[in-house]
Formats: sequence, C-alpha cells, structure tokens
Amino acid sequence: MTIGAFTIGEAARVSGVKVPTIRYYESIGLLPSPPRTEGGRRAYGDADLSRLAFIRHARELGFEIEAIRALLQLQDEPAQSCAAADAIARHRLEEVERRIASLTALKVELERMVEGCSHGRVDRCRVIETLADHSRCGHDHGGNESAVPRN
Amino acid sequence: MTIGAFTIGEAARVSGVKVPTIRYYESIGLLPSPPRTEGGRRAYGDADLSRLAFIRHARELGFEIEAIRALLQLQDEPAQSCAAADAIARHRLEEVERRIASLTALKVELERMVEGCSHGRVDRCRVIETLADHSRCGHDHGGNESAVPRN
DNA sequence: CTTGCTCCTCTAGTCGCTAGAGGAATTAGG
DNA sequence: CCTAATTCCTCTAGCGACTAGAGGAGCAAG
Repeated sequence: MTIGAFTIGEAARVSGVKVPTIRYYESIGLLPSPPRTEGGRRAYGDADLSRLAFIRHARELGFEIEAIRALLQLQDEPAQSCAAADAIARHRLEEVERRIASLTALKVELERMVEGCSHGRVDRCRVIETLADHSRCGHDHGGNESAVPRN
Repeated sequence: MTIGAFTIGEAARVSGVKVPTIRYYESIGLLPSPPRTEGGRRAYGDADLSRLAFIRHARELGFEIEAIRALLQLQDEPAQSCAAADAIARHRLEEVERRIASLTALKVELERMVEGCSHGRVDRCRVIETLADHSRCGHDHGGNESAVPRN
C-alpha cells in the first residue's frame, strides 16, 4: 500500500507541517518512525502523509496533541464506536464556545477602555485607570478561571 | 505612604494572584523586590498591592507581560501622553477581535463535524472523516497563520 | 516545646513547537 | 570527477507564563 517514498522536506511541503515539527511528532510518538534510506534519511509513504494531514487539520481545529493521539487510535480501529471521537470533538466545541464567550466579554471591556480615552495625559488616561481600579469596569471576568487559556 | 505590611500570602489572598506567581513577577522585574522582615520574609506595602491588582487585571484582559511592563512604566510617569497606553490597548483589542473571528470559524466547522456524526462505527464517522480529508470541510482556516495562538 | 502552617530558595516541568550548532549526505552544475 | 549548494541528520536550548516539588527555616498557637 505504501507506494510513494518522500523525503521529510517533501512531506513538509505536501502537508504544510514544518520539517522540525514532523520530527517532533515522531519524537513524541504521534507519527510512526518511518524506514530510513541507506544514508539514514526518513522515507515516508502515502499512509504517513495522510496521517500528517490528519494531524495538521486537527491542530488547526485546536485539538491538543493528546486528543489527536486518541483520534488517530480510533481511526486505526475502524470497528469501534464513533462515540469516543464524537465526545472528543464535542468537548473541543465546548471549549471553543467558552473561549468565544470569554473573549467577547474581554472585547467589551477593552472597547470601553479605548473609547473612553481622552488622549490627554497619562494621569487621566482611562486605560490606565481601568487597569488600576478593577471596580471601574464590568467586573465579571475576574471569576476563578485562569486568566489566559492557550487556545 | 506605605502603611500596611502584608506577607506574601496576604498579598496573594487580597490580589488573587498566587504566591509563586507573585515571586515569579518579582523575579522578572515586574514587581519591585519588597523589603524583608528580620526573618527574611517579604513585606508588601499598599503600593505593591495596587501594582499587583493592576497586573492581575491586565493579565485577565490578556495583555502580555511585556505590554504590562510598558503600561506600568506609563503609570509611573503620569505626565506622559496617553497615546502609548491607548495604542497598547487598541492592539490588544485587535488581537481579541481576530481571535474571536478565527474561533468562530472553528466553531462552525466543529459543529458541522459533530452534527454530521451518525453515532455508528468509526469507519463511517464524520468526525474522523472530516479530519482525514480536509477537502470535506469549509477549508478556509488552513491559511498561512500559525494554527493555535495562545490567547 | 512541639505541631502545623507559612515562608524561603532552587530546580525542573508544562505545551507545542522553534532556533541553532555542528556535521553528513545528496543533488546540480561545470 | 569535483565542487558547491541544498537538504538532511542529531542534539540541546529557548519561548511564555507560569506550576510543582524538594528541602529547609521561621513563626504562632496550644
């Protein structure tokens, strides 16, 4: 089934994943170690390219490496139930929704800050004032979640 | 002007910033090194607590440490123009807007994925299929930006 | 005077890469 | 056939903004 034989550079060009990132994925066991040429270079087959494309797409959608690992494992066992994959995707969707809500709240507050700026001296700057005195803003964001999630 | 004298634990409770994080802020020069008690413990004053509150609020709004450093410096020199603070805040606002747009696009695609899931076997799972075959989705997100920004 | 809490410093780990050093192999051109 | 450019190899270290844990010292209450 493995027809083509691609160098890592070709794999990078085709998949859009950078060369060091491909090696990184191999190092963490996300991508299998491909066979090597006589000179010691990685030789990828079509299946590897598909896997790389899968990974890339999943990363673009913000799935974490561990989630992608789980999804790849599900893909490798096609007789299993869809439920696990569904749950992973739903979980990611909920994260995205929460993140959008949180960022929208931030946006409102930031807009209030910059709109209120009188462009005068710093000692009357709305931006600085708002940051210094939390009570001057719609103080909902200071809940108990950590401040700045990664995605 | 420095009236109260707070331990690092009290400062953490009042500001909502964790103890190790306060020490971290000191180590990177964001928070000045406070005087110590005889026993070698940090003794914070009111000004330090205000500064911590400022930092916390700015972090909640997603400002990077370097941006906060700049904003604090502006606060310390009240005669300066407001323009710099305004620019920093506007820049952050633009980032947030871009991020919301990008996440909204992700949300649409994730919704399509989970809605199309027939809850059957993995070999007909829409989630896995979509990830494997990029052309099956509204393939706009694979532009040239890096996949998952930090905030 | 002991118990338990807070505090101290220091190092290392998190995540998902990215950058760079130093060297070997391949490919294109002369 | 030789050289130069390109690609590849491994390895270590760095990014941002913390977080976790080791190992030890101070301090307040009973």
